Amino acid sequence: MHWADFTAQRLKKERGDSQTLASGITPSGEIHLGNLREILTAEMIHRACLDAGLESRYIFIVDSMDPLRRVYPFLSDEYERYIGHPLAFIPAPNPNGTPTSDGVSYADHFLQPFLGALRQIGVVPEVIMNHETYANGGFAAKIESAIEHQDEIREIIQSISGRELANDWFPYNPLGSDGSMDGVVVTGYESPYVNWTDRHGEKGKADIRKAEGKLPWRVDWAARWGIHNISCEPAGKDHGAAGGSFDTGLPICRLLGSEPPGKMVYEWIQLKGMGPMSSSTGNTIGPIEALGLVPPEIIRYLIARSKVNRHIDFDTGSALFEMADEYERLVANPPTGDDQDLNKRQRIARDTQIGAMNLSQVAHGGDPADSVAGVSFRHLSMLAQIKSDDDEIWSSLRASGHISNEPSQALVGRLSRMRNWIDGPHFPDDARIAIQSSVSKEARENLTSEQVAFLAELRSTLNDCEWTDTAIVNCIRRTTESVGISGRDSYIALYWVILGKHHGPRASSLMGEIGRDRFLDLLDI
RNA sequence: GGGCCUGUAGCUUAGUCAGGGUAGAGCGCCGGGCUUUUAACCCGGUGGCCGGGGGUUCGAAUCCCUCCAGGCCCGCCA
Repeated sequence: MHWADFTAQRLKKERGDSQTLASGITPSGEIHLGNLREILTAEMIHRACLDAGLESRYIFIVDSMDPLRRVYPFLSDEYERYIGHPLAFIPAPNPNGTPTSDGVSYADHFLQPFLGALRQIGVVPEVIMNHETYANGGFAAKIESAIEHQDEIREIIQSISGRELANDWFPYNPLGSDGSMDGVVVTGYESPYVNWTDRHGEKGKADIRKAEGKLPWRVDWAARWGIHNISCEPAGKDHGAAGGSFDTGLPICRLLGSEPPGKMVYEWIQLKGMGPMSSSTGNTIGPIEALGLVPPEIIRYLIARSKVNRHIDFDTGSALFEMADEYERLVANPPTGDDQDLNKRQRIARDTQIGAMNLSQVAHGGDPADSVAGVSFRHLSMLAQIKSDDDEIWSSLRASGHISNEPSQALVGRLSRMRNWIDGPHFPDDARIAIQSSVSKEARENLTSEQVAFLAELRSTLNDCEWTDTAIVNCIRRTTESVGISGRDSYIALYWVILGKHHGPRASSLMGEIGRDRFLDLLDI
């Protein structure tokens, strides 16, 4: 059984027929692919719940009330004055890092493109801006309760996380006169107002029914579980560590009168060989960038095929090819078999693979067959590199029997992304077709005297050859026969000269793209 | 120091929670086929003391103990 279905069953036992799946994000900078794991994990469980006949909603909570922590590398110094201000209330940065003045908030600036990418991936959540929940009083009861139980909460956090809280710690951080939470000291509580003094010496009061302050993270998280009646919210392994926010969240949530979700911890996505993604080190790839390379169902498949507690190495190189082609094969030839013919392992494998395949569809319940292009990524990458004209690629695919008529929508999209991939920095070197500029030493050493003779002969016959695919093929054949070597050997010689390898894609197509003059220069050995 | 996760063929892994059929698969590799090599396509083959060691059991990749190795998390940063 697929993990999403397994979790759905568990939730049904624990929570009954009505489920709320949630994931969250802090829009403090560019949102990267790692964040997608949380989202897709939750969304796939949501789909599995629906498939199991449960009522289910999927909400996406944006931590728009969270303060700007520091001036990130992509921000100008002007953001110094916004530190401590909620992300929903400060201006978005321009490309050069300076604040804009067109009214778009910092939170929206980073959120909107991400939501666009999510739509492409087929994720359409109920978006909840946390600052709005504060603004419309959604948090008020929990805030009041947290303030009443502040001693217990302090005790929970200190004992479970092992952290010492400051003497003036208070389970609510009001905004000061300048709009920042930093340096604001709570001086008292008269429901529904929290009195404060800020770092400028100004005094004021914050209405807990409005967005005039927020709960600290560990309390905020626990409170929202109850507010939205969340039954499952996958948490990154950072939250899952002993004494982490999940552990403190459980008792705090109960203290505030609600039943917390069960613990579910997911591992992180890493860029192959480069450790965890992090925007501060620049070690990151965004979902939008990833969608420029491979279609959305492949991104979904990346998550769907991996167990939640295993880390994923996202490799934009050859491993991505393999995964994409694995998806193609899976859809083209899904596992079958009746229960009585299979042993337990085989049944589980079958159900897991089918589950992963179905969950990879952009549309819930979509037919996997609609997403296949019928051509492997590797093959397409080769064609895209040796043929600049799309129509020639379709002809080639018809000739090779990959397609019968016009290319499908999926295939057209596949090719356009493939060209994008090839032109970008993520395309794997071992898949790149590199035409030699001169015959390498290695190539020379690998050629027999017969092959050299063949190449010399070919050089003169090609002079008069019409420069089309068929003519080139015929010319190669005639020369092969006249020199008297095997066809195999003649082609191997050609590949050594053209690519510096002993094999390669259809030689005549390569030669056609290279052009006569350049090719003849190459043969000048 | 505290804790989490992982270790199965050259690589990626399924199976571990619910112990039982010679440990499945894909990639790679090797060989063959396609009246000449498309990195295509088709067929076949190679390959694993399931990290090591103990234990429980009629039976262990699976449960328990222990050791080793790798990755990661633990600042009012989510």
